[in-house]
Amino acid sequence: MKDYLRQHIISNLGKTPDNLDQVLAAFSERKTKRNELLLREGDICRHVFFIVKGCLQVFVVGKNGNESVREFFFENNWTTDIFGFQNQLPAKESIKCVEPCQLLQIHYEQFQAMANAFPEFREMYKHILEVSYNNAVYRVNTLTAMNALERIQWLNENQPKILTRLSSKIVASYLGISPETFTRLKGKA
Amino acid sequence: MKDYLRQHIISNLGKTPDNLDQVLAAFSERKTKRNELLLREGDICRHVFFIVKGCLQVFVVGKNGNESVREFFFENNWTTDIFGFQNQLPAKESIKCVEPCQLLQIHYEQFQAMANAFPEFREMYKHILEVSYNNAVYRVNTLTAMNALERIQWLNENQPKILTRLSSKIVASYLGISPETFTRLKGKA
DNA sequence: TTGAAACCTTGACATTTATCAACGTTTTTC
DNA sequence: GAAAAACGTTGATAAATGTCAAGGTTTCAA
Repeated sequence: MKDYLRQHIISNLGKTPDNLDQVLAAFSERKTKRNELLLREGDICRHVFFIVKGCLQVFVVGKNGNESVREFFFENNWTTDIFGFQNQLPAKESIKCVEPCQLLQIHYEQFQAMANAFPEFREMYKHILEVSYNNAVYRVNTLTAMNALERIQWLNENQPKILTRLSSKIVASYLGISPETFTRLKGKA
Repeated sequence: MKDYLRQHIISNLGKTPDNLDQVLAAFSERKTKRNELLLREGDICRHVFFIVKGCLQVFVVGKNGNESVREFFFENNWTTDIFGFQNQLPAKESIKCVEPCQLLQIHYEQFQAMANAFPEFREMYKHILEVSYNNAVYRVNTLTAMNALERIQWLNENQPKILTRLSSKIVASYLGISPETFTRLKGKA
């Protein structure tokens, strides 16, 4: 499993870093079932997850009990509650497995140790942060500037994997619309 | 003007960094008029701005020509098109002055030079990134999980400055609703 | 200072989207 | 493999929100 992470790090940095084996050793393997919860809102996030296989969703639960998905993460991506993790404060979101997953996880202390020890690790983290932020920016702009149909079209053009791989119900939640509206509009997209 | 930035850096890091004067010297002062455009979507963002006095908005222009505000920034905050700036790629958003502003700006080359030279500068940038990302996360979650009235209430509790300091029109755009709906609902909030 | 422009509010109405219920289909679980 | 649960779709209807127009107010710029 760690070979996937090895390749990811090399391609992220554009080179093979020194101490790569030492970094890989800080991660442990974890296999999950579908719908398994990795982090519950209010708990303190102790890990960063790297997805070898599967899909995660980061979400909040609204007043009516509905889940609102903020983001999906697929293979070769990182997921955590970044702010809560870095400051070891209660999470404002939950994380769960949309599919059965193969993950590599690194604990808070190990993560900070790696960041302190290796400039390349910090560099990679910075890059991940920038990409994550950029994705969140797109999310805000599609949600404020587009109606339901336009959001579906945007997804179709920019993240088609989400439409083909995931259930309609969960995609509707991601788009901030009801499942019925999604059914009705996706024919027109 | 640079005293504001000096204080900001000290409080952000929790200590006075070495080479602070050298960092401050990399910034130049800039005064702007209301509505002055600092970055146009599609252009390459060459600067990071620190706000000494005033308010900036980051926004996109929708199909109908309406501006949709993604975020406001006030005194003692940083603003730039982070992803476009770091990769020197065309911006996906525009930045303009909501009020007349006093800014300190640092150019791309200078910024990278500071980041390469000073660990504390990198540390501060990381911190800014994490806070910015966290804010974007809140934005996504309020937009997907709340209706118009709930968003106004959320703003009232979490960012009251936005409601009191800025025009209704622009706040409505930030909330992703029409000015008329905002007028009608804010009485009930 | 003054005319022009932008803004805020309100009403009437149109459009979009949500909700509820029903039912056939698919998926999960034991 | 069979029962139960979750899902996807459709229709009817309700609720939320947008659009257009008008008029009073505030702000801006010459």
